[in-house]
Amino acid sequence: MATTTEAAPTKRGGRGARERILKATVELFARDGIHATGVAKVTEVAQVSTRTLYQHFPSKEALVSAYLARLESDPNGPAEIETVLTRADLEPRDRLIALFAAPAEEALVRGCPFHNTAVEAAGAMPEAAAFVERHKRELIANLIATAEAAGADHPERLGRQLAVLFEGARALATSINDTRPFEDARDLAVTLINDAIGARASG
Amino acid sequence: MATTTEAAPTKRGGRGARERILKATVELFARDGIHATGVAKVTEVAQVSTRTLYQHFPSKEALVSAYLARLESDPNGPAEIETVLTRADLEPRDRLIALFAAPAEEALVRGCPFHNTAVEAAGAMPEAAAFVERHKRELIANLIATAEAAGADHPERLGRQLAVLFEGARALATSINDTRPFEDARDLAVTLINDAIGARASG
DNA sequence: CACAAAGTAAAGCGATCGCTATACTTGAGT
DNA sequence: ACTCAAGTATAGCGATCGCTTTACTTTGTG
Repeated sequence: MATTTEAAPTKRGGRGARERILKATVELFARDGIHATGVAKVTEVAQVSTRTLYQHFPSKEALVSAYLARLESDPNGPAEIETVLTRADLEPRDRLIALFAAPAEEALVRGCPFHNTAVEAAGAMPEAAAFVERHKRELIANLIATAEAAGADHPERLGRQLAVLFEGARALATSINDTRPFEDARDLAVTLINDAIGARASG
Repeated sequence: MATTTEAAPTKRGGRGARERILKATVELFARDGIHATGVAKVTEVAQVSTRTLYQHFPSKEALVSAYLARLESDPNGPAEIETVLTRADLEPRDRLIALFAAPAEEALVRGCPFHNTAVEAAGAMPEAAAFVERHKRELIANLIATAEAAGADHPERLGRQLAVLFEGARALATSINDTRPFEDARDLAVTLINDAIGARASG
């Protein structure tokens, strides 16, 4: 045709645009941060046009919310470790302890993506902040429930303390770029869990 | 004169520009985040011209490093709580426990500014990341030293565990927008400290 | 009183930000 | 086959980013 075109070698990604966009956000937002990642970078990695991105997500803020939801539901994503609490093949006690397994070096780099989002959101992006708050409160609730299932003496207290330890391990490991805090947290967690369960068994 | 000028009503801040700039960074970077704060906002709050800012600090990244140094040396800034470890009027044991006093609501909002900077720095700004790493390692060392001064049984272990607890309390409190994690962390810290000191007294 | 240091105002650099608009192409389902 | 949603490419919007530049003014001190 006369309408040019030796063009059209690219073709981009094809149909599943939404999925590729979400995959790209998980890769980029978690690794580089939200403010540091422009939407152009997202479209580039997702092999998607700008228009398509904005047809699926009305704004970057909406994209951030979708990113958080994906993080939560993706069992292979950066938040994967938290899913051990739901593994039926482990005893409740072992689930609690498995949470403190030191992550691989590269997964360590950026700590908890939910907390990081809350930090980056600061005042702006209240929806994201609310999402993170709900997620963390559910994590605490899951820890308490698992502590109870493990037969702990004071499950609420144990669950809350384990939550603090877990958050602390991730945060400190990130700041000092060292997995050591996970070992320290796990050692203390094991002691707390044994004491709580042992106290009941012997009481 | 023909050179206009009914101007010059403003005059800005006057001499101590560097000081005002640093004060502004502490206020803005800590509250809103680094990426979210443009240099124009800093100059506005500091009542300083753009030129002056860049005469004192060659780049925004240099400004971030100076901000971290100021945080560390300012006993009234957002990192103030960590200075309790150096208070000579308190017993070592009480210094360790005072660390876990719940902060005021408004100070809670954004967690630890050092950790936040590490998160925002991500890959970029390696100088800032190194600064944070050093700061946190010194915090751990101070905790260990204070634990030793308190007569703890295994001061290294106690110091490391308290560091994890402290980081966890700040991080989790920020994410769920609630000071409760500080209470949980303090309760556990008190137990750990009493056990470590009691073990020695009775052993 | 002169002078250097420290400051000011304001225009503008190129780049990137989040986002929109116009126009065209593809591909799966009926 | 036809249709139409889903996709493409690309130019550009106004705003802001970090940063530079030019030209001028204040202020403390020798």
